[in-house]
Amino acid sequence: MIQKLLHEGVEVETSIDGYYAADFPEITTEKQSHRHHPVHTVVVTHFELARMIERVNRRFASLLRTEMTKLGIEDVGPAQAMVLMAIGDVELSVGELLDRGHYVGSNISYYLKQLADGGYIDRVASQRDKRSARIRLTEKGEQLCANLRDAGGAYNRVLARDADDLRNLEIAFQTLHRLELVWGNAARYGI
Amino acid sequence: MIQKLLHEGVEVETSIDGYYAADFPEITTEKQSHRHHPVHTVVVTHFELARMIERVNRRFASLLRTEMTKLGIEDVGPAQAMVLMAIGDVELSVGELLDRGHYVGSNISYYLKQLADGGYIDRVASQRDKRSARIRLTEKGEQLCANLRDAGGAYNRVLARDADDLRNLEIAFQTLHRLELVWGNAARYGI
DNA sequence: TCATTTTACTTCAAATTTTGAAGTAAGTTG
DNA sequence: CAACTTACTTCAAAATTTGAAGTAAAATGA
Repeated sequence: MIQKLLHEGVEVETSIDGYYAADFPEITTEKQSHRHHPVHTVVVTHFELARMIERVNRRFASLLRTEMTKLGIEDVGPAQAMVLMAIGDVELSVGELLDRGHYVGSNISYYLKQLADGGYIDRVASQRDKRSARIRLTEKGEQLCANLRDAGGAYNRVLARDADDLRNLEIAFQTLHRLELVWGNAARYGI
Repeated sequence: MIQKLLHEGVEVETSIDGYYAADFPEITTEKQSHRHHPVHTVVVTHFELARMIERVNRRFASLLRTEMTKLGIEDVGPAQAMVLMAIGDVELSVGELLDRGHYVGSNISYYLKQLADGGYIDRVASQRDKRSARIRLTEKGEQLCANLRDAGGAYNRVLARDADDLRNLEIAFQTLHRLELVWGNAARYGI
């Protein structure tokens, strides 16, 4: 097992006890670092990360779904809600929205249609360039986002308990951003 | 903008220059930390993370798709390949596989059928419990995984250039695992 | 200036992925 | 051994994603 991981993975000395990337014993949410400092060799390949990301993404989607059900939202799903969150509080074009989420054009078009039908967004043709649609949340759209953010507050409090947590979240975010760039460039120009 | 982020987010002092969670200027893959040390206030909400995770997941899926196309794999898609990677080199039951990826039963059943039809896995009824299917990669399945891992080697080398990178990947991995647990428990027991 | 190309997006149909309800067969329990 | 639970499968419907083709406006260039 370790043998296999070492094949393409890279080693790092770390201070987390008994925690290997490849299998997931039931670890509690309790802090594990900064208590003992035995040094272990742990390996994270980009595939391990990709699998983790897939799992976490699935988890979040279903969480979002249940939260939306609680809110009584029936006309749009979690994917559409993510688009709303991507729009945020600014007015932007479809193209800008594509960049924000690496969506495919036809996909976003489809979602925007549903969101417009549901009254969550306004769509106006730009003055400058009439090809370009300007998108913005309606009152209803902003309300949904606000409700979801409120519901999310509890998670933020659990996930970010102290400075260490915050730093780790920050590092995770940056590292994911790097993955995004590397994988994205690779897809376009080939590694 | 910052105002909004502060709403539900939590602050942290960090040493990354000019990098805010909410918008994505074209940052290069070059290192940014450990050069200058101006202190900024950056915020990562769990929604920002969720959106990032969604984007990265999308990127990886399309990368995997192109890699599989290069390999001439036509009978299964990236989702099925992820299942293969989840199985890895051990023999396990469908239930264990569900845990590994937070899949839904009927979904995995569907994938396993395709993978079995394609000759990527073997499925044998357990001796002990004939309800339980034991799953394992075939030669062909292992070959595909090995090819994908080989193709992935280049990414590992780009992503893990030095000890700092490795540490950050490790932290990202652990942090995602924590998200997984928190979001998963919340879904089951409500925060 | 006006044909040509490019950009910005939409539409539609098909493929893929995911869900959920309903099954089946094998174990377990009272 | 009847009733229940577990471990999975099947199927149909829904949601999501892709890709090819279309439209209209803007930019380009001869």
